[in-house]
Amino acid sequence: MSKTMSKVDRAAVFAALGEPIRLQLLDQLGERRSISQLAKDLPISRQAVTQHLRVLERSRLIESHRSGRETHFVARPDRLVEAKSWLDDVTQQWDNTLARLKRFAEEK
Amino acid sequence: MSKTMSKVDRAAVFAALGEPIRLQLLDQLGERRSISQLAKDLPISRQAVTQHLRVLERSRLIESHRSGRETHFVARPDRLVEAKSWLDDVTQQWDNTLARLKRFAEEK
DNA sequence: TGAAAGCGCAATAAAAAGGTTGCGCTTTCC
DNA sequence: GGAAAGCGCAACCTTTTTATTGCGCTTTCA
Repeated sequence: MSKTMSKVDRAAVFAALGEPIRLQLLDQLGERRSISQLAKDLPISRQAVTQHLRVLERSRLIESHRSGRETHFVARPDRLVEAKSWLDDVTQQWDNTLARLKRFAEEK
Repeated sequence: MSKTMSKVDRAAVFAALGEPIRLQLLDQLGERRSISQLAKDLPISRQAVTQHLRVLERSRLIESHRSGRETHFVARPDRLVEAKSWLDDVTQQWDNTLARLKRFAEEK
């Protein structure tokens, strides 16, 4: 069963995932990293990276912690699990519909 | 193991999912429906619906078939499975990193 | 203490996304 | 044949998103 995440919430999560650069960021956020550290591998400015990180943070896919002059980010697996949960629901629903249509056709 | 879907492809799929209206459309596309049929339940114009459907089709989450004067759309479960597959990969990767860090800490 | 590293904030600018309206074409059906 | 249903195309406008640049603040460290 899926969590009670509103359709708007879910859309926000998927929208956050809808950018190659952000996917690349998530790939690296298994372990905590600073902004400049992340920006080094990317073809855009540090400030652009910051904005992408903010998008991910707004949708709560990552979280940040300041320590000294550095801000570290790390992934929040629980939100990805929620997104997966919804995908499961929809595919399940499609399967059910398909099965129902099939049964109906066979009853003829 | 995940399919060999490029990062850009994956981003396109998630971006397509990143809109409440498109999620709502997907909810109804277990069975094939026409554009006007879909538009009836939504607060936007038929043409706006058409554009959303095109986005979903470009990312290959749905497919269309013309029959007479109507165009019918239906979901493509396989693409959602691919998307889920990637989410699994990333969460798995995060778990691995976490486990590795944990082991490292315990070895001290 | 003073330079450099690491950021945040704000103002733009450019591009993409979302939505509307108008028009015309084909298909359906009486 | 003629009206209505179902769409597609294209122009246009508005809002959001992405990225840049400039500046200044705090933290680190030699």
